[in-house]
Amino acid sequence: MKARTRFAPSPTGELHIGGVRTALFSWLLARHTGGEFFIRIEDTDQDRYVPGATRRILEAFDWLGLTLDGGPDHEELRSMKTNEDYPGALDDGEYRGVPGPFVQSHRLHLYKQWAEWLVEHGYAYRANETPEELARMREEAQARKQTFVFREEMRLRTDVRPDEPHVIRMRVLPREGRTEFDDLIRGRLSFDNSQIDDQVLLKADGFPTYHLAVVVDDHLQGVTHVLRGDDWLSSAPKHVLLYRYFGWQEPKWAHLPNVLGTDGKKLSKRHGAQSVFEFRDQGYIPEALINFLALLGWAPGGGDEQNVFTIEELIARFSIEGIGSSPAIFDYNKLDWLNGVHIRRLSDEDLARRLVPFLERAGIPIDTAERFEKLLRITPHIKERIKKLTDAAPFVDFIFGEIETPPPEALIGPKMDRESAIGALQATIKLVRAFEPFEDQPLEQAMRQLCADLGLKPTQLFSLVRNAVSGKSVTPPLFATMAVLGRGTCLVRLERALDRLLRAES
RNA sequence: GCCCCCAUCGUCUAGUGGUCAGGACGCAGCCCUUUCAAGGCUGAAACACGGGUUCGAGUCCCGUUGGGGGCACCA
Repeated sequence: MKARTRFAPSPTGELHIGGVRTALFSWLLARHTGGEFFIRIEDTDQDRYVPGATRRILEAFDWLGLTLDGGPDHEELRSMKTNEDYPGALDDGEYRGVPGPFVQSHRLHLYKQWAEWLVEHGYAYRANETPEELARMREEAQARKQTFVFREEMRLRTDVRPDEPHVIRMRVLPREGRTEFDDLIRGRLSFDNSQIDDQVLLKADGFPTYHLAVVVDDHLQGVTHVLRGDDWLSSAPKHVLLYRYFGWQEPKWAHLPNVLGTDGKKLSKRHGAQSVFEFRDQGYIPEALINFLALLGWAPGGGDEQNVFTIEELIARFSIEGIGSSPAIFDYNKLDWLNGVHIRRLSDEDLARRLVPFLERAGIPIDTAERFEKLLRITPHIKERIKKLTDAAPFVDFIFGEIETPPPEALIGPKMDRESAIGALQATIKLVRAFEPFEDQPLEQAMRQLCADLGLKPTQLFSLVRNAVSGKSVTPPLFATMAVLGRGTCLVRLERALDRLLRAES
């Protein structure tokens, strides 16, 4: 069955990592079944609306590589500053049959129309209690230790005219009994109707609440599977009831378990990165983030113990049956590991390109073809040494900039003295000055021979040279590094180190 | 308070009545090794508790405990 799914964020801020997981599962389902996936912007709360948030959400999807088949996916839309800029004219059916608009504030007439339909058919009624009055009623209910559930007979004014400000509330019917439905992840669910509120569907400002808007839109837009966070579970019966009132076919429901922070509480700021862009800026790559998020609540099952997946493999393997029902804790350790794994799978060229902005941010501009060439040459050697793109800078900074000549202590290796260090350095300089070809392997061979000649262990000679040439004790493999550095730079640094040693007190 | 959901190593999980309860991250040790990594091998580490059902329960049922979510003219 081809699934048509959607992700329906409200433009109130940055795309949260938990939201990305929900979107990913919906996206995977659509891709796995050869169906369609689109984004719908739920901007029905005028107070919480953040201009530009829609653009940021779209950018996040671009970065993640989650492609869209319908909804705002055009250049014009990506560049829109506010949802008011949304060009509804693009809704001409070119989105593979998913009808727009895809921004709810542009669909107000539809919600109004269907809310009125419910009133006409006895499934909803008008009310105009003020927020203050409702708050009072709530307090009273609480004083009696009861759950507050609004009912028609609780209205303070029953003569609400259509032309005065009012809301439209759904009538929960029947009053007794239970509302049941199936959830793909939880199985059969059952809620007591007496506990379901006569929810406001259309607000006094003419905007719908979420409950009306999702149902109307999901139906009109042909959504087959509603994947959403666990937190919607308790309002699901309201939506089920609405589908039944309208006589529309229910979509399949799938309420995903929450993603929790390390302390088992809902993921929030204090747990570290939260928005997609924070992860991106911290050096995570989308391949890893997607792999990690997929594994958070989903497993291939069937005895398959694979952990590392490409996006294509995920599409091929994904199924709703593989989604677990218990909440998952976000494990940054595993994310780091996966990020390293996926970095190692990148081609040198690709990795080098992705590294550029991070190096520039670290004060290492890669602004010439020559510098990029150097980066490209060292990239295979740092590939397996970094977990995040931000880890690269300390491995390459000495290649692109000046270094401080290390102090004698750093040059004289274990079980060596000043004299032997000086001798070793002089011999190395002599070798480096004339050696051909100045490349990784040959250089290593020659230097190993030098070790033997000098009666030094590789560790002793190499760490001395490493320090002299890079100014640090941890670097990518020494000879590849020297080759990239170039004979000239190596000589200058070796000589400065020698000079430093010669001047040191003995 | 009421309603709903959840429960296997520290974490992500496999398991669909009979398994030495498997894998992955992390952790420890060993190997490899010019540093740091990566890689390989080994190890420690779990069925929340109590009742049932059954010849036999991690697997089915009930309860307890614990955790999470919801109870808006917010999504």
